[in-house]
Amino acid sequence: MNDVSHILDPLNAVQREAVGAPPVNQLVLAGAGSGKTRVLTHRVAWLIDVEGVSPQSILSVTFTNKAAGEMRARIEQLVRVPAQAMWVGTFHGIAHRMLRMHHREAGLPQTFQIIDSDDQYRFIRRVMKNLEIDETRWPPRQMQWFINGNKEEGRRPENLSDAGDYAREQMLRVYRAYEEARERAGLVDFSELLLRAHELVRDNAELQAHYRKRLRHILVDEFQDTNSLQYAWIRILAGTAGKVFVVGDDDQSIYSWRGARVDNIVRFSEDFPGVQTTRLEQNYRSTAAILNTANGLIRHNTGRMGKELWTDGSEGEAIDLYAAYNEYDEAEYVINQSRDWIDNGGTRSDVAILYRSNAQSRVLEEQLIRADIPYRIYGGQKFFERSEIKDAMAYLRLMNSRADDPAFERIINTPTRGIGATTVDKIRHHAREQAMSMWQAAQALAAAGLSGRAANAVQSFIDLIERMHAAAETAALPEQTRIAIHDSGLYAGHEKDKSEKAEGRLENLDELVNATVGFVANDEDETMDPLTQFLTHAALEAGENQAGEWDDSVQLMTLHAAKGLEFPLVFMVGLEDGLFPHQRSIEDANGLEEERRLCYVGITRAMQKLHISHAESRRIHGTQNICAPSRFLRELPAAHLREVRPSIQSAQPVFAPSRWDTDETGPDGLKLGQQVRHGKFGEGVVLAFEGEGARARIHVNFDSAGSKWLIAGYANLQPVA
DNA sequence: ATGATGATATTTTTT
DNA sequence: ATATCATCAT
Repeated sequence: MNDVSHILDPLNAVQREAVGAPPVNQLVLAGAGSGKTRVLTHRVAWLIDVEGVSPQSILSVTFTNKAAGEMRARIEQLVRVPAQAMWVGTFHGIAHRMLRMHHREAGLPQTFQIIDSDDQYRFIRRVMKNLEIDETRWPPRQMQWFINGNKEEGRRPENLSDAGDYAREQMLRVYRAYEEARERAGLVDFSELLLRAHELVRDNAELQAHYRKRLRHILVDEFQDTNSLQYAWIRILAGTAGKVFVVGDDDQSIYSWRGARVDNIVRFSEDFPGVQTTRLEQNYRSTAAILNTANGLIRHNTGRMGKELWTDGSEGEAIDLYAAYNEYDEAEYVINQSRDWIDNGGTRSDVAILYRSNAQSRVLEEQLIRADIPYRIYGGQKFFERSEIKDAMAYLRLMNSRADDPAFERIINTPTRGIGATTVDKIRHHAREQAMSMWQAAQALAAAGLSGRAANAVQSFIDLIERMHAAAETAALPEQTRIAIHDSGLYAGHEKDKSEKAEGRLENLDELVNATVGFVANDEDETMDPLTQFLTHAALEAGENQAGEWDDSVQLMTLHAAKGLEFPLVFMVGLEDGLFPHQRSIEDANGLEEERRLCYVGITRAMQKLHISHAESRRIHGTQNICAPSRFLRELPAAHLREVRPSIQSAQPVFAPSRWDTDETGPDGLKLGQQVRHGKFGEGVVLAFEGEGARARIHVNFDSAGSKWLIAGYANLQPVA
């Protein structure tokens, strides 16, 4: 008998039950902080070390590269045999791998490239231009949504009909034309990776048999986030003999808006035979006060699988609920509390500020800068998504494949070289008419069909790319990249620009060369040359949001971005109806429940202490709003809440009518909550009055100057409409 | 080709 | 308030 103590000892009874089960289909409902990753990794270790399963027979899928990386690292640490042969990766990564290996069977050119959503968006716009479809009537975003939505439901254009609906007919036209052009250019978008991989194992009996025989064990993380296509793919791969182990939490399903199907959890038990279900409810992250608050909130959702988080740890501090006057007051509160935490020996990186929408970060940032507290925003643009990087990559792509139309169109006039929209239009039309690539069309038109000036410009662009290709052909990747950046004139173009932004762009371009130096291509990979490997890496793993800068700083992020993370001290701000739950989700019940789950996710990020705040007044899209406290606040069990009043004066409890509802009138006929302008301090909001007559004072919170008490007689406040 | 002007929208985001 | 984007004038 193998020694299994290293696998089972660190687990509780329920976790053990899941990890040590015989090979059956399993559904693990894992609450927040219940050790879900641990169960997943230990299960893999169990299969390999105890059940004697070959690492080759295991497929473990996640959604993000980060999660996949962590999973592999933890498994390899645990397991006693080499496990490199095991397939661990994202859905897209694994799908890509299969398509490379079987590009012939999948009907793809060996050199196919991956385009990201931004490339796809541009591509769709281009296709619409060709079809002469009015962008203002048919937003390309909607077209993109339509196309990806259908792909992720497994539907090709031929599976769809317009049903006599004009709008649908237009969308279908675009879908068809897009597919045709994409196919011709040898490109694959993100949904296409999944759809192709699905069709590959669905329609190719030989490969289906091969993978069913090989992949005996499939494990899926964050199962509540799978879409229909991912579900179908797993099902085909598993067949009847494969064993599937899925881990998820229906209460943390917050991505239905991008195609995730929570009900896949329910379907799983119906579609797979003999599913053993386990509930992980013991939480190792948060205090009892925090967990009970979360439990109390999520109980208001219907149709749950049902879970209650518990801990054998201590009750902990109550949740502080702060009613701020406005967003500035709210930020001030957050900063004061954070300071206390840090002054009492905590570190800044213990602290997270979570908000519903990105726009809310601005005020917080301003105040953090003013308070001299370093912070870091989680999320934002990634390295390989920056436009200058995408330009450089487009040069590499075009050098690599002349048929890459999106790359061609991106850089034909970047940097500007006298090829205007008219010329590009002509090329695009010619390409369409002759069913050729834009590159071929450009060659044809440069020879005949363009005015002298345009023809010259196009011809020199063609010569440039050919020259670059020749120079780079035998070079190593870093040199190829250097050529793409410098010989193209990209670098020089930004150098001419003396702005601060351009400086950052140059740095990024230099960094791109560095990235290629640091990029270790897999020599043994026969399916891709190093350049293709790098391009794929860039598309599939767009890299870190922010370079380095992991020093000790307060963490700011949206609630969505916070999923999967934990922090000793958490602030959840902006709990106001219309903001959170967001206005657009309030009308429909499903939307509201998803917002509630999002709130649940936020609460369960906190380990030791949670602060929740809402503002009574907030500027949204430029206009001042009076905000009602979030309905979620009323759903939090009062037993663990402590209402914190603003120190200055009488705030009213959350559940009482807003204090702006009074019609108390102060000096000069000003009202509470009114927007006023001051000669020196600018605009602000009236917070309070004090005293009468000549000594009357008015408390105003100015947008930029902060809050001040002014003497009514001298202030000369002007009401703002 | 570039810059000014005005219209428009403005939740969440990975691959 | 702010950013993005199309359009138009230079």
